[in-house]
Parts: sequence; C-alpha cells; structure tokens
Amino acid sequence: MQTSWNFEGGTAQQSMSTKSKVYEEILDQIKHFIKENKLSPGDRLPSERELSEQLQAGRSSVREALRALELLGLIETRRGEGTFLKPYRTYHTVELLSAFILQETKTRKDILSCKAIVEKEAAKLAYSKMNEGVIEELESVYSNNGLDPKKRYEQFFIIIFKKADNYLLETIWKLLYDFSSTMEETNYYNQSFYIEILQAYKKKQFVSIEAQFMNN
Amino acid sequence: MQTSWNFEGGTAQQSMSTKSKVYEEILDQIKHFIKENKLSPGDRLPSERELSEQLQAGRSSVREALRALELLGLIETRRGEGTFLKPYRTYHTVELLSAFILQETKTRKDILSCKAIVEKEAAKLAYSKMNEGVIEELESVYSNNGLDPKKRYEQFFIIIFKKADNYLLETIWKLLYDFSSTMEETNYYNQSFYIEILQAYKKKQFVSIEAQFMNN
DNA sequence: ATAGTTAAGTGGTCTGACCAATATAAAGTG
DNA sequence: CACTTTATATTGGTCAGACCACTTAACTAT
Repeated sequence: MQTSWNFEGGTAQQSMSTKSKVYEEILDQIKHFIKENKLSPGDRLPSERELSEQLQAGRSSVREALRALELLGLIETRRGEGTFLKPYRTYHTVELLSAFILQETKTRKDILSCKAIVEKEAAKLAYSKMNEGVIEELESVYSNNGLDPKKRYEQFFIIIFKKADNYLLETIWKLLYDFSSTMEETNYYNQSFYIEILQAYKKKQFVSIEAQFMNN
Repeated sequence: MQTSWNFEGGTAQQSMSTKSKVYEEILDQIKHFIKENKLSPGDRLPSERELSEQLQAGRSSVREALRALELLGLIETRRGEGTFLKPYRTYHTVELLSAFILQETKTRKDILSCKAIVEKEAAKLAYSKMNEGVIEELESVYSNNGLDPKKRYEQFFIIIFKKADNYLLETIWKLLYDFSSTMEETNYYNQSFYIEILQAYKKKQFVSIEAQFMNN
C-alpha cells in the first residue's frame, strides 16, 4: 500500500488564493496531485480520510470536491474500494449540460431543425470516407424489411456517424434523437430519402446530399 | 417567511428509483421542486437545513446536491443570505473542465469541426430572414476596427444567431465557443470571410455561404 | 428619526459516529 | 498444499451536532 502521497505542503483551509471555498481549493490540490504523481485513468486516489488528513480539511469538504469531480465525469467512486480516475470523457459535461438545455428548450421546431442539421453534416463528413463495404452496410439496413421505420432510421445513421468520425457530433445527435423520440408525431425519412443518399454515395455526387435534408 | 414548501412526500433516503446515492435523489427532488413552484432566476431556494428536514436527508447530502447544481451554474449560494437560482451560464463549468482536460488533438478537432458546422448552418438559417437593417448591423461590427478579432467574431455571430432564430442551436454554439476559447491557438475568421458572407447576404447568393466555411 | 446593538437565520466547515460494501489477512478444511 | 470460510480492516455513504462568518432585520439608546 502506498503510504506517502507527497502533497505540496500547506493547508487547504485558506491559502493566499482567491478561492473562497475550501472545496474549490481542494479541487486544485487534487488536480495538482494527479499531475504530480502522474496518475492515469484507472489509478486510485488516496482515500477520503487520507485526503482530509493530508490537506488538513474536513472530510465533508473533501467529499464536496470529489462530488464535483464525479459530476464532471473525471472520477469514479466505488464503495469499499476507493476513488479512481476515469478515462477522459470530455463530452460527459456536454451531455449533462445538454440535458438541462433540452429540458428547457421546449421548442419542438428547434430540436428537429438541429437534428436535421447534424444528420446532414454527418452525411457529408462521411462522404469522403465512404467505401464499398460501408455502402453495402447501409444498403442492407435500407432493404431490411424486418425493421420498422424508426429502427431503420436509427441504424442507418449510426453507420453514417461512425464513418463521419466526429464523436462529439455523434453525441449531440444521440441526445437530440433521444429527445425527439419522446415527442409525439415524429416523422422519419421516407424510402426515397435513403435511395437518394445511397445514390449520392455510390455515384459520388456530393452536392446532392444536401438536397435530401429538409431545412427547418 | 414561507413555511410550507410543498415537497412531494417521501424521503430522499431511498425511493424505488435506480439512484444509488442520496444526493442524486435530492438533485431530482430539487429540480422537481423548482419546476413545481415555478421558480425563476433570482428566486431563493429553501435553506439547507429546511431542505434536509423536508427531504429527510442529512444536511451534508443536501449540500452535495447543491454543490452539483452550483457546479453546473444553476444556483448561486450567498453566505448569510441563502441559495438562489441563477440565469443559465456555462462559463463556470467550462472553466473547471478546461483546467482538467488535457488538450487532446482529437477532441479539439471535433469541437472546432462542430462549431464550424453550427456557424455555417446558422448563417444559412439567417439568410431567409436577412434584411437591410441586420446587414448594416453586421457591417458595422465588421468595420469596427476597435474590436479585436475575437470580439468581432463573437459579435458577428451573435447577430447571426439571433436572426437564425433557433435558440437550441445558439446555445450549442455558445457552449462550443466557450470550450474553444479555453484552447490555445484558436483561429478566427479572416477579413475575406466577413466580406464574402456579407456579399452573399446582400446579393442574395445563398449557395456561396456554404463555401465560406472550411469543412476540414 | 438616526445610529448603534443585538438576535436570528444562513451558508461554510469540522468532527465523530455509524452503516454498507469491499478487500485483505487469518483460520479452518479437504 | 490448495481451497474455502471466517474475521478484521479499509473505504465510501450518510447523518447529527457543533462552531464560525456573514447578512439581515428587529430592537434599543441617543
């Protein structure tokens, strides 16, 4: 077991910094600690009690700081085991914030419009990386009559987003998709849409992709 | 003083929900409370002690939930006064995140690419609603040499997003903009970009808008 | 009426306690 | 010896109570 954690001296109570709250100060210290000890995802942090002792702060304050890190998706706490660094997931925050944004944006129009935009651009991003294999994949989804319209739509775009190779864009789409699913009277693309998109990919007609998406 | 807060009955301790931690449950309850009582920015929430009593949870657990809300920029706590709802702002979170996230080129690419997409589509959405007054507004921003590149860029697009009339898209943009601001070596559009966009608006050349945005 | 004082309320923090889940070491078992 | 079982220590999760610092409002003295 590791015993000496090599914290930079000084209490968290109140240093000269501008931080008015202890937990904010602790946040910095923990950040510094991670850097100093070169911790990587999966590594364990000192226990709450140890942190509170090393930083000369109450355990509750340490917990508030950890809670913040957890909310940001930077650490993971497992009862009985400890606190661990999580692999960087930049978009966890985006997800969180988006959840709030979407909750307040009741405008159905906005959501559908955004979703169409994202899908269109993904289709365009995927264009340059399109190859025979992927086109066949898309075609098999399209011609699979066992799928209901929603499933077909979903699987079709999942393939496209994978090729588009922009994880953030994909995350945004998923959020919009999930939210739009909860709305009544959701319309999916019709047959001709898929045909035209596939045509554009096959015959390498970049410009015609744009036309397939309705704006607003 | 308000005495009855009208919480949905039940302890926060553990409901049937999947939430394993009390503070997560409290988070939901508080959100529900805000909605139920129609609180708007500036309004005060019940005190920590009152919340802890009403929700039958420890004050520390309530605090962990409040800390989460604070981190998301949804509330503001003022010692001696109370806890207040804040108008939605992303900056706080972004600041915190940027302190932790090591700039990953892959991530940066995604963000910049998404931002360009959103800006482009906003410019296109704004197209149909463009008129003399707005164009003049844009032109005055462009020709204002007192502005540094960043401010010019920001103000230019704020006008465009206003005209684009999609609040969700605008919010996403602000988020991406904040993120990108924390990254070093941020590039802004150059002179010719603004000129071309203005030209497209003035001469009603819709198609040429697209060309002004780089699709890396 | 005004200024100064006091009391109550609120967030911020610490401490100590207990619970629940896990990991580790010790003892038992084949 | 290897394997299971049992006890113990460690860790996160939660609660309760106690201060402190700060703000506000009511009260008092001038």
